[in-house]
Amino acid sequence: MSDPSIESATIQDGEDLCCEDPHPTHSEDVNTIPIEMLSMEKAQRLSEFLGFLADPNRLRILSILAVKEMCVGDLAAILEMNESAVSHQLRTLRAIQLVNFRKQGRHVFYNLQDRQILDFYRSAIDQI
Amino acid sequence: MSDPSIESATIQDGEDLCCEDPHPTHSEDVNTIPIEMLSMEKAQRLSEFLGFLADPNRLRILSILAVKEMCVGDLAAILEMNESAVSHQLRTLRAIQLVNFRKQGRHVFYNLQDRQILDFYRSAIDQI
DNA sequence: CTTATACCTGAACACACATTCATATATTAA
DNA sequence: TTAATATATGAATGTGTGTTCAGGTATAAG
Repeated sequence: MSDPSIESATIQDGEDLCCEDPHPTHSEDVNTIPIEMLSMEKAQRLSEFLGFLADPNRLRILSILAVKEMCVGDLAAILEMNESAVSHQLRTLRAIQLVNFRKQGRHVFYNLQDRQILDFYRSAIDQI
Repeated sequence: MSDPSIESATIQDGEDLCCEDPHPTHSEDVNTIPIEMLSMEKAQRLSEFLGFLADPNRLRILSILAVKEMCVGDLAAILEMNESAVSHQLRTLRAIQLVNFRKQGRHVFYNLQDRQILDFYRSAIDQI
């Protein structure tokens, strides 16, 4: 009966919660929509994803690639970073499948992987 | 003429870009929508915001508060963290105005600041 | 072949950050 | 007042991460 994957926010405790339910929530509409509590595993995956995005230079790279594909050297020039730093960041973005690339001669052109990441990028922008 | 705030992705360079425009982009619809390149300042603010979210325990806290307000001790019990750690995280969430709190006796009840953060939290969830 | 260009990679360093521990503040009960 | 509970805070510690630096691979040109 001790399910380790606490998935629901209706806490199936027995835990020593001091404050069961009696508190008068000055309930905004926020409380009207039931939402699952994140399992540790999901929380970890999501935080990893957000963490990959949470870097000014990676975000600037994405903002450029959202407009057009570009090669490493040009990205470096625009961002005023050295190519090694850009390459490292692109490696990260590649690892989580946020960007694609194609080789053309000595150049490697990067572009956004898909539409979904663009949408999320936008909803993130809206937050500031 | 050397505007330091490169805000538009139509790079007004003169920079030594090797690859101006001639590259045949295997242009998906991604390229059809013009998007601004992030200024360094905006990129920093956004990455800061995302960074604050990019922690498994903070995300789990938010997922709980998305359902109902809760006091520190109960959060700690549910998350299986000590109260000090929870308090530190709540401090962070308070600092960026993601959560509100109200005091009631010895307890401090936390809740989500507003609807907007809930919406963003959801769009983040959708990414995984 | 040799040289140059474009990019990648591993190691090292510095910095940021989450947790723990000890302690402090505030509220309630006795 | 004194003791107990609930939360907050500061310092210390350990871990993760971005950048730099030095070198490595691949392609193209001479």
